[in-house]
Amino acid sequence: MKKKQQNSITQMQELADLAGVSRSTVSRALSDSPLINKKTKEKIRALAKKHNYRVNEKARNFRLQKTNIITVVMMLDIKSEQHMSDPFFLDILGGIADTLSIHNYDLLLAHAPIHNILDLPDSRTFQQSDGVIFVGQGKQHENLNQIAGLDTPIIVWGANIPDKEYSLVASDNVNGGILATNHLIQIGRKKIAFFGDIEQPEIGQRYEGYKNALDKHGLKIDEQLIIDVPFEMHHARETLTQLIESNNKFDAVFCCTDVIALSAIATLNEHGISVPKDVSIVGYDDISMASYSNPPLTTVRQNIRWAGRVLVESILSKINGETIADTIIQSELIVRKSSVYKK
Amino acid sequence: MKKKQQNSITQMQELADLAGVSRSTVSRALSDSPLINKKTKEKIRALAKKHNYRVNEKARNFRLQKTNIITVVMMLDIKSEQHMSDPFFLDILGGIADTLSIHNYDLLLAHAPIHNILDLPDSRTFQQSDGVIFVGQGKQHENLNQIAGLDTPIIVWGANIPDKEYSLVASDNVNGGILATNHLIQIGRKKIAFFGDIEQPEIGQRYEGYKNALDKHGLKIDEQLIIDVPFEMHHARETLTQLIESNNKFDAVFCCTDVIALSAIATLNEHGISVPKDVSIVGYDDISMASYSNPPLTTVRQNIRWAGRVLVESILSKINGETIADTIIQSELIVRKSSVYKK
DNA sequence: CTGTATTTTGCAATCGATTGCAATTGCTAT
DNA sequence: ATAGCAATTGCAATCGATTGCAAAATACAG
Repeated sequence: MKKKQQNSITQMQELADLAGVSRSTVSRALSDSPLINKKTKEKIRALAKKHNYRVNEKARNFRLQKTNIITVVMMLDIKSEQHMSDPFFLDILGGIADTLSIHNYDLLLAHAPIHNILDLPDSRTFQQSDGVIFVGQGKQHENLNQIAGLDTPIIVWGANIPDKEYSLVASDNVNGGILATNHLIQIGRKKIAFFGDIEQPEIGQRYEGYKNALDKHGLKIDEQLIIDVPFEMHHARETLTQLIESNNKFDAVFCCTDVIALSAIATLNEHGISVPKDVSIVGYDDISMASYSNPPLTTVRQNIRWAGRVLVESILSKINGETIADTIIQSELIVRKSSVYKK
Repeated sequence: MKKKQQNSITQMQELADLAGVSRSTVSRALSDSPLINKKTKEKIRALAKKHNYRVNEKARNFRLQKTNIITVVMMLDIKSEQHMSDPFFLDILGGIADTLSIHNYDLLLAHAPIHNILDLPDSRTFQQSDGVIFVGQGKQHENLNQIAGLDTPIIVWGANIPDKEYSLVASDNVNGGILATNHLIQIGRKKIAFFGDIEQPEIGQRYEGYKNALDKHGLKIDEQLIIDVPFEMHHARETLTQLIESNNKFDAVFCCTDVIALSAIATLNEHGISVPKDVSIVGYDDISMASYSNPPLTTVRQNIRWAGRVLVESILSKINGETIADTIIQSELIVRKSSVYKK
């Protein structure tokens, strides 16, 4: 059934024989070693192409003890068994993938034991890759500290936690929280709710920013308006519905992700509450959907492409034995006006 | 700087020496071979754990010529240099990842040369994995046919194209198109536009369904309303704006993805055109955002989790040398009513 | 206790490349 | 022609596991 490939050579030795040189020479020629004479190199290259020879990557990986694979572990532990369905994940993944491919690395998407990442070092996933990028810390800061001591280099995208022992590319979540909250205060809001799971370090820091901003403007924090919302739309809907029905007054919500914010807008609309007339919403992430909601979403944007680049370049440096410094990625507020109805 | 791991053993031989057995026995014990006595096995296992020994996966992969990695290539070639930012990708990726992890496989996310997948066989990406899942065919049906002849097994999620030589898990896109279009006709729409790049086989088949449905109801196709829209929100906005300004009348749009549909809804709203009063919209994919738009989006849902499962199980069968049949995944129409404004 | 069958274990070849070092070839200058 | 040096190429060890087959250990029957 399967067409057999013509003319295919599988062993470097065969190619060496054909070229009338040794295996070493072939190996060097194909890896473009400066030791090999240009003509020899070309001859070997041509022959390789002609006979459809490709080095066996598994042998190569074994010999070099290196795979050119970086594992990306998505850590935001979603409470339900649902998936990482937040488009923000794709954005950051894309940023990482881009830079990886420039450096000729592949991206292994880890999935399995995020409940306890201490299992990771035992997994094939971990062993097969030259380094691991953790996206978010979830609630496993301590475990990350442990893993940081092992042989496989890691780097983490997340919040800056005091006694961390791993390298970090951090978003300035506190500042992001301040930006978002200040905006709401500036447009005259007083009773600003916070939606998000503050146990997640990143979200916790956005919450810090929120508190700072309220403080500075002499607004006090209403515990009733600090609401734990998992990263999923239907949770946001349910939570918000409860809030509305509870009769706790609020005139704005700072949502820790755009997905939650979009869900909030829809839910408010369903309840006949006008956004932004009655309630203002600010999100976080600036996913591409954000500008298409009704009204378009004001949000905090992290420079995710740059983050991806820094994450990759940092982990590669680590792999090369260099010591690296933490990086902080700036955030900015993206203000969107409600769309103008021409009707 | 880096903490050295205590008690760590790196070679199987060392562990064998400690256990007073041979390398073979250790190897067999760790891979749970029935040849090894239970007590011996336990002793070796305990020792391995105690000394923190893990088999070197690179050596293992080399020896077995197998990596337990499946590559997933996202094919919908987006015209801009933007990313796969459609949440639908994440959904299908999630489905695939789930099933892979059950079977103890890892997922390599391919990225690089989707412009011409004929380069893939030369890439590390291809070599490092035991099989490849292509998500969508893009416009590379012929190239897929070629690659199907090579040693690395592949499977494709996409449209059923007559002379294909690769294994396929197909969504019944034609039927999906019919479902969507019938719905619009049934609610009284006559001038139904189609948004999507019909050169993409999957989209082309949805378009077939659209034409069939119109035909059957005696509606004729208006070429002016068949509009090529790339998979990105801002393209959809621009395209739709042009359509509106062109004064071509239409009272419904069948959008080939939800992302386009959501963008369409927003754009229509901006122009003071009421959805669904003036124009009805139907999308495709049922991304989680779909039920949160205003109004909530009626759409066609493909059973993506099942698709992921079938894709994985098929490729694994192929890897094991079994011959496999194509599978068709059913679609269903999800009708959502506009939300009721209580105001 | 011996012979045979059955479990367990070990020997040694093998997977396919890379690379330090030694050997060879090719040049240049004397 | 030859020493001296640089540019090329080849030899052979090595990376760390798996596995077919043979050998040893154990169990069992007579």
